[in-house]
Amino acid sequence: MISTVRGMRDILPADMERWQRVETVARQICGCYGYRELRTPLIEREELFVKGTGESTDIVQKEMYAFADKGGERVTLRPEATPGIVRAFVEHGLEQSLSVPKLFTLGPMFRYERPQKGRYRQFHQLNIEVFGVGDASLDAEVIEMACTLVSALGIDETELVISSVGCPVCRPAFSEALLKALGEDLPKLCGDCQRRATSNPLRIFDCKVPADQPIVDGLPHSEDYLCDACRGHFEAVQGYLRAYDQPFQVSHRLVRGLDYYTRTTFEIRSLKLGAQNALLGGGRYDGLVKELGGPDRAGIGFAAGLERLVLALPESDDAVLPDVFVAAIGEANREAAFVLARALRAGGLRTLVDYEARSAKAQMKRANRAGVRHVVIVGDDELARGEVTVKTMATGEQHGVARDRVVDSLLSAL
RNA sequence: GUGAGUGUAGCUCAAGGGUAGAGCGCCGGACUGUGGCUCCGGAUGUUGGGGGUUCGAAUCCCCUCACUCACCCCA
Repeated sequence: MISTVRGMRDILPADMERWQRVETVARQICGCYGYRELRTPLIEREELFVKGTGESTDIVQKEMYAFADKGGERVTLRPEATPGIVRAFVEHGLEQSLSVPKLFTLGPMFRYERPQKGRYRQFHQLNIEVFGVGDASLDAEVIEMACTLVSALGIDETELVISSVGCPVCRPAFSEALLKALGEDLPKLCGDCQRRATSNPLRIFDCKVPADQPIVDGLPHSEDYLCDACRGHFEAVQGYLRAYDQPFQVSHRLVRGLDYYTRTTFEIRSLKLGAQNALLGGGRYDGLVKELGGPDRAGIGFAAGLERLVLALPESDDAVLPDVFVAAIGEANREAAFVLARALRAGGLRTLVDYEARSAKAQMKRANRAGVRHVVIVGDDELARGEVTVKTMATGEQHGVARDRVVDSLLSAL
């Protein structure tokens, strides 16, 4: 048997109900906040992510599905959506054509990682992005919208963590301060941290090695090294969040793995999901549009992991069941049954029929298993009277209905 | 990329060298035109794959693949 490729998975009918719930709520909320949907290709030029996501990130260094196509073009399956959306924003001059440059997209991403709970090589994200607005009120609105999405889905036991990673003006000073504070403790840290010290010192805060914690806990905090502009911005964001009565915690240890973030970053975690607990994460990326060849515009957004939202979704039993089963009694009446089924479907009823001329009993069994509310029985006796029998499964009650009245009768019964 | 655990029927799992099983589900019958409950009957497996040890391997050994969880990283 040929099976799925590693890290890929089928989303089966039994799961689709939950997926559709997530997607429907997501679209509805995006609409309320003024976002317009767009879709960008799954395949982009490799350089888009090298420049956009960042050369030093794990995503670019080891997780991209990158290859040369038959024309020799270096392309890659998108590992994240933001660079593609920025490209589309610039390429189509959306700044001019959209009254508000708020965009969202929904679709698959690809990262070559070792799969585990909540992490797959093909996974799906909801991305929202806003261009051209640098004000802290937008940061707060984006964060508040993310929280609204999560709670609208009925997901509880979550925490919102926010941070500020500063800007190109103040971040170098903070990195330097970190290394200085580390001083001779650096060799005592784990191997990963030693590497981080040279590549991206902020990442040292990501360390989970217990032995490192006393040292990491003693390091300076990013808040204390923000420039005046960044500090003011971060305080304003928090002010708005308080005005929204939106609980949050400030963490100096929240470091996002993408190079382009500036100032505000945030993450919503589920407390009951296991190791891959980030439901959604995002932040501001004020330099990215320009970096990718566009005008110098601010940017902010987040990505929500649909698999993880589905995983965190509360149980519910609102499965969509068919309405009616049309049972033909006897070979001669099958044609009449199919014709009736067409009429029921034209009336908007979810209608099942049997294709294998089974016994009445077998058809009833199927109808019961399918969960229909009513069975329409088409047999010699009722056809002779110009009727069919309608049986209500829940009560077992049944009665004759004129053939040409069945659709209306069932529509009003449901 | 690293580590650990697990692979047996559609699903959940037994059998730890001697003929591959149960429950659930599925199909049929009891009830020749009526579901659920009950009873009876039936189908289904290259025991993940390959190699080895053995008279004999689901079982022991090696390799490989997949899945799961964790590290890493992130949605």
